Amino acid sequence: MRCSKLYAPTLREVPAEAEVISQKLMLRAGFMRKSAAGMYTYLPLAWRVLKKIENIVREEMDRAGSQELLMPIVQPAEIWQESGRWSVYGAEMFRLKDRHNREFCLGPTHEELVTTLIRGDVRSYRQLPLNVYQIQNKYRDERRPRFGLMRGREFIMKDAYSFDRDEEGLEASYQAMYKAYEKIFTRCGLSFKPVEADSGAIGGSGSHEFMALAESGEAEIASCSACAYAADIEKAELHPIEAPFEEALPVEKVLTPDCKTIQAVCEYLHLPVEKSVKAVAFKCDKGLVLCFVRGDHEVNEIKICNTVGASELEMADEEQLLAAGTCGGYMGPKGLDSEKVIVVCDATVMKMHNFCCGANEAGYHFLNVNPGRDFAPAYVADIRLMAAGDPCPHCGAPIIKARGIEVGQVFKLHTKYSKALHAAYLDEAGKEQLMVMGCYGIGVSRTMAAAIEQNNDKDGMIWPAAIAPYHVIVVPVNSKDAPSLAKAEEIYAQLCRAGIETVIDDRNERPGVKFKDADLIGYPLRITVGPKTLAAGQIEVRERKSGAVHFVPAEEDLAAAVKELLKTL
RNA sequence: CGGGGCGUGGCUCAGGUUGGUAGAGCACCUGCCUUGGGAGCAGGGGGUCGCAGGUUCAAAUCCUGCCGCUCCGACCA
Repeated sequence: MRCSKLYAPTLREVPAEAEVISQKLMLRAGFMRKSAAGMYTYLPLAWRVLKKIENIVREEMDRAGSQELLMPIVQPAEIWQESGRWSVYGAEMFRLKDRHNREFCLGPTHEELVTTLIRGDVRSYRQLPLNVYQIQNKYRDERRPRFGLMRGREFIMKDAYSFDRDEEGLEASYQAMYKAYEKIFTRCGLSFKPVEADSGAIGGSGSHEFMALAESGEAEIASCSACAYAADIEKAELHPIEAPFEEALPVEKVLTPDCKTIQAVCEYLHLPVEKSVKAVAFKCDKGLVLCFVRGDHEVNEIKICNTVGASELEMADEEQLLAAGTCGGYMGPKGLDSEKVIVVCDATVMKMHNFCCGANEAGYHFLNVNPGRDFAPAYVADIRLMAAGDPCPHCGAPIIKARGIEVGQVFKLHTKYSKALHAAYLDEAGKEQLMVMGCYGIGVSRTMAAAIEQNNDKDGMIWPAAIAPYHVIVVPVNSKDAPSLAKAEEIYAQLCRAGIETVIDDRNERPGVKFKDADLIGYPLRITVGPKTLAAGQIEVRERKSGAVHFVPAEEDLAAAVKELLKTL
């Protein structure tokens, strides 16, 4: 490819909207352009990268026994109604109607479609296990699209679905996918970590996320400083903390004017914050939920959803709190009407003695409240968010927090969808059994963004050779120097013949411009051809990542030398 | 969804309070010059100032509504 013809308009200035480095660089380097919030056109360079990632994904998926197919993006409402997710999925689903006023959606995921597909074609245990995948655009009308490709409303996803006879089969399918994912992200040159995850809206139980480690990541990872434990912070389990035994004292109601935060209350009453219990109120489809955790702890909304069986939580407003017999700033578990409010206590709260909490009356708190004696919550569960330094649930060593970009997730769905959509087969005994399912996603476009987040410097992108848009750029330094130009053309032709993906910067630009663009786009190798090195009978090969410069004698096989170098990148 | 900000040539942004013929830098085109890290000079093309109303002799500027983009928040009890 000739740079004079390449559709990759580079920008000197960063568009004002760009937030994270991958987004800035992709816009500046002419990789993509935005068409609407969270929707982008992939220009030729980006598309080459995406196809390379896709091909790595294909190779490893095929190798793991999955078969590629392609389902429609537009899906009929009926199958979503059948699974019950038409109403559950909410505003995140792009919905549309056809000319007959029939309802459809743009696929945010494909469990319904694939399950109805398979239930129509698979009848016998002999046809199982079966594993299929596709790579296509997915649509999610995100509450807040941001960070370029990291959270778009349209994105490229590889989604795979496994169908097994039983749990044992699912386990094997799951492990095969897990291993394939490790290979895929390793080959893409990512620094990543598989972590235990919550299975969220997709449903089922048993899940891992593959996190590309990056400070710009939206996900928080809890990993153990001693053992191999690692989990998404939303999933990280916590054991209740034992408090030293105290004799229960009589409850005291105290005046605490203008103490609407737990810090203010504890300062006012001269109490350590560990002797207090704070509340967070949510509304959801199950009703008003009041959650109580120790004053210095934070609540984990995902765990609360799972505990009460809610699909989504929203902060409750003051009006609802008043209607439930309490008020903002002064909520406490004692004296609440279980008819009006669902009380959820963190397990640690149940171990506390003589604690302080709101009295459900403006301006008052209780002292010496004790679980059991003074209140009985509807649910007791681990609902707190793990913090750095908390004990590892496996070995007790302190937890370390890090950030990551979720580039892949594997789920055990069990029979969630096969049950809802009646996907069954006949076993050897002729008895009907539900298929046991798994699903496995990779954010292909997000993987590209993650690769950039992990591989860049002040000058631009630095592509790992495996997913680089091109491997080599040949730069004639002086466009007016005929011998340099001729030599550059010769090298370009030679490398192309050898099957090395090469571009030549044949633009009549000054060297600085060419070097800046080459660095920005991040070709792993740059071959600079100028009068100086030419006179010395040498070819200059520069590594983008390290800046290391190699001089290859002109008489040597340059293509072979380049191939050797690429293996190391 | 709630709150803030922004919308002026392809990009980054001035101008707006104080209404009076549309600006700069970059990019682009032509020519000269230059060629080992985003040069210089000269000339040139390109904008219904997001859309729709309103006020006014006159609106990019003031008012109303809408649309779009963007940031923050949704862990406050």
